[in-house]
Amino acid sequence: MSSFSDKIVAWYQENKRDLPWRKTDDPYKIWISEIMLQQTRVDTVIPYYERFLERFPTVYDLAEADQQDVLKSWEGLGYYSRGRNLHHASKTVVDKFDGNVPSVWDEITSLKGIGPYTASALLSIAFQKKYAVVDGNVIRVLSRYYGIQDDIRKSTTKNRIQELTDDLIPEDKPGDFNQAVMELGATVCTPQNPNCNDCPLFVDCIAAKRAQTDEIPYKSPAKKIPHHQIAVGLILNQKNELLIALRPNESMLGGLWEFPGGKQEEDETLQEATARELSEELGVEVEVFSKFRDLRHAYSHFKITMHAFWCRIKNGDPKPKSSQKIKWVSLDEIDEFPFPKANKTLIKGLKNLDKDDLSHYLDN
DNA sequence: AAGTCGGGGGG
DNA sequence: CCCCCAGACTT
Repeated sequence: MSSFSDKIVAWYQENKRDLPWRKTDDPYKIWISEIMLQQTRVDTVIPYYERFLERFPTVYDLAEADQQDVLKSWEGLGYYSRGRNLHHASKTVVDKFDGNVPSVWDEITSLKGIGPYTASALLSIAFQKKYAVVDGNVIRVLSRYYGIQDDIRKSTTKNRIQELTDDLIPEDKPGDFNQAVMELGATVCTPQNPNCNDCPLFVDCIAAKRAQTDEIPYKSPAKKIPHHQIAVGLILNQKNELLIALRPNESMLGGLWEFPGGKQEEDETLQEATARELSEELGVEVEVFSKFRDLRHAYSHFKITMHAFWCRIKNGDPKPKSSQKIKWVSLDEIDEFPFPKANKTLIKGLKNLDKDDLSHYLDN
């Protein structure tokens, strides 16, 4: 008679990992953890979580911070709209909710960046309310347990799983139940080679019984993603400073800095693409005189090869487009600014050049 | 319902 | 190389 919920909660209380956000009752801290954990593994999040809370210990500290400081703390974690939205939502909490994370559905889901998953997680874990979460772990555990072979890429399948967990979640300790299902999915009911021998649900699991854990959950094949060639310009001034540009907030990687450049179009060389992009973005005519480095990078929905060229301004004074900002920075101060990964890789390479190398390019 | 939005770790 | 990850938002 022992239910799904009794078994998995008992298992959780014996086997749960010792994670930083499990040491606190502060809704603000739990909130930070849930935003960081979106599409991101626990081990990746932990150091970011610790540093973020050291820098922004309360919602007031976050609300008063500059966006650049928030994004610098988010640098490398990815999905930067999470950081921008979190910062925005912290101001809403201070201005509209007197500094308290709201504890009712309509209010908490009105905050930027809090969707159905995060709302359920916060309401159950921080406020002991009965809202069942559905994330990738829950979908995997329940689809295997019930032998559901529907395509988990479809929203109807997620809705079906939501109805099932809505039905399973107990009145008592709903937060532990939610964390238990996710913990099982993360540590036992893993995507590949699940450890069914250690699973408290083994005897009732349909996928395990039928040896179908390789087929369930089923996910339809992913589409091919494009591969773009990106040309960027490295421009030095007389003071050995590099020109960097701020990406607009609404764009991909918004609020982060980059070396100016863009996508290579058909029927143009990479050098031509570099000159065209710098002309369009900065209004300058440049000479593209040597390649610094190529690097490959994968984003969520496309891949790039980034080609970085040393450039020299032949004509004009760099001026950003209206929505943008530019800045000249030395390699010593460049780390004060948030950059996406591909640019960080370039910066690391530039720092490995000694000053003679750098001035060689300057004098050229 | 489909597309956009990062980066890292593991097989 | 591929896949997946404590998803949200826009259209």
